[in-house]
Amino acid sequence: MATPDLSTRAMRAFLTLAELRNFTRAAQATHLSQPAFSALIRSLEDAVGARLFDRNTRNVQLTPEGRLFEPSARQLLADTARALGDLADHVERRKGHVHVAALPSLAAGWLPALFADYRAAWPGVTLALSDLLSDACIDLVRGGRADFALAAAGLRAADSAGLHTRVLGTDRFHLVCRADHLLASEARLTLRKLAPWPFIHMTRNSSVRQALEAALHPLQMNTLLEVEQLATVMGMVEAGLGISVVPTLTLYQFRRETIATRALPLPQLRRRILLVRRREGSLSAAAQALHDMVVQRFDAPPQAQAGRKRRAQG
Amino acid sequence: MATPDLSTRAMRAFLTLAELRNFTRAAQATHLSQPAFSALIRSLEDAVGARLFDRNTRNVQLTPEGRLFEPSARQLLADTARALGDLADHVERRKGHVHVAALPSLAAGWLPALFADYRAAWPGVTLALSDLLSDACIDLVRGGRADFALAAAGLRAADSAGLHTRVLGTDRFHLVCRADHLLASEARLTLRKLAPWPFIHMTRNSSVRQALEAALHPLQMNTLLEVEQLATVMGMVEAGLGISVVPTLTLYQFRRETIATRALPLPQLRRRILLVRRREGSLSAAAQALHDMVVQRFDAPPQAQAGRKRRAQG
DNA sequence: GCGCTTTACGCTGCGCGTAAGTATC
DNA sequence: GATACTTACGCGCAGCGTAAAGCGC
Repeated sequence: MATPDLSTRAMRAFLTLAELRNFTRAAQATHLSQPAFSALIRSLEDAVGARLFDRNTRNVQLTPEGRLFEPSARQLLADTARALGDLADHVERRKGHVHVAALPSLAAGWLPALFADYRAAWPGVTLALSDLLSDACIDLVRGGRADFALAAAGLRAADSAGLHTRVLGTDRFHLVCRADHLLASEARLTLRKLAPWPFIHMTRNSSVRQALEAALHPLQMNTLLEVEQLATVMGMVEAGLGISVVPTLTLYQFRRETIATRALPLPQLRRRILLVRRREGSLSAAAQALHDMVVQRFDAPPQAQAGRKRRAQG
Repeated sequence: MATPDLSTRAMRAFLTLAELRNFTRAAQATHLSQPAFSALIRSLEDAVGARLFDRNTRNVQLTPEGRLFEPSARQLLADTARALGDLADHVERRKGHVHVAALPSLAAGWLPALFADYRAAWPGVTLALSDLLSDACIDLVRGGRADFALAAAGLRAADSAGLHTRVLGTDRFHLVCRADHLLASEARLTLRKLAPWPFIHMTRNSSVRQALEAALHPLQMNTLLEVEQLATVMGMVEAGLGISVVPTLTLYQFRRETIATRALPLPQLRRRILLVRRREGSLSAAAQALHDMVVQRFDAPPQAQAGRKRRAQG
């Protein structure tokens, strides 16, 4: 036959006998009766097509062919053990790699604590984070280059074919302006009241902007600037150039004496935080663990969000 | 468990399914019923401790752990096939190595044709030949550095502990002298008639000398020289310095117009050609084949010996 | 005769195939 | 409802252990 079956069991028996040179003791070491062990060796010899041991009642030793096979068997067993050990390391999350794609707002504000906890739990797992806009995040997942994504969608469900989308939660929006701005002490905030003021927008393809546009329509803001980064928004607002509206999860960037943040009690103004992964194909053990931590932390005490909200309102 | 059992069969099944991504077709390719194949995959998954395939009725694909295991499995199977193929090559004598130790007389005269035939039959097997005196040959065998030896012993059996000795045949002796020597035409040759003539001896530790001394005792030859090599004996004899007595198997060195060789019809003057190998431990397939050729050729038509005898007597 | 391997021989259970079940599209 | 994997189930045989037999020292 071209490729006979070979089991690690048989090779272990072979090596044991090669070492002990005694069927009885090798059988004991293998937890087999001596005849059973003998049969196992014979079946191996049949499989490989060569007598591997010279044996008479007084002496057992390798044949030249056996000596030839011994290092191969040793190597094969070592390689097998290495492969299985490596697999076990991944299953047990002692090794592994997780690639998350996430909106910049989540990547900078919400994820770091999660990553820190995950890292503490599974220090052997390497982490990668692509902090990109929603579409790019989802493309990474679709292409299999990220395990899952934390993205956003205004009100429309963004599940494309082959992707599985789960709503993690809803992010509300806050006004951000200078602390000495009139709006900082306005009694009841409405979008209409914001409209006249110079407004710092995020770029059109950002999830923040998309959600905002959807809620405003057809109302238009008094656009002063369009910028790419929330940090830039913060700088502009602090300098008194204008006001802006940002999601709750990004407020950590605006927590300064000079800036006021106020919740906008507008049900239609919100963005959904989505957890996106491929529909088919399970996550690796390491990715699944991080995935589960994400879900759990969004459901369970969202003390970070609550804390920030409370402080922003105070 | 530390080291679960793993069979090449299971890994082949794994790779087949990884490629075909379809249980039914993979089962066919493996010559198994689909449920049996399914069970085989499951048992592999249990053994390695990880789910290797994501499967639903519409789609089968590797899990991340399966993708991790795939190259390992491929490598393990390739290594196994290589090891088994190498072993088969040795068993079938497509590869191998044989180390023979042989007396110089045999190494130069009798073995070359045998080696040529062996080489033609098994061109992949490398040959080594140690052309040494009897004791050194036997030491090589005892030390496991030669597979077997073609040695000699006068009349005493030279089987040491752990060695197996077999008499291949008996080598008779011939007088060698110049063609114009008186002895070349002497009617009936006896040792006593040789004694007066200047005699070229081999060294004392040579088998030729040992056999000769044993047969002569207590008669002494008129020693002119002691030399190491038969070729030197030939030169001395041809130059007319003296006569000598050499085994039949070495006569090929003396086949010249200027030299006469005459069989000595003395039953007590002979040397036994021994085939020596270790008592325990079989020979490699390649060595066994050469061993068998040696035995067969010594038993079967010894046309070389006969031819030389006849010519020497003519 | 002793020690060790092989042979003999029931027996258990693994692993096979057939057939029914179930889930997914 | 068609397709493809899983479960159910009976069965044969590989492989086990016990016991007896060979065999080399």
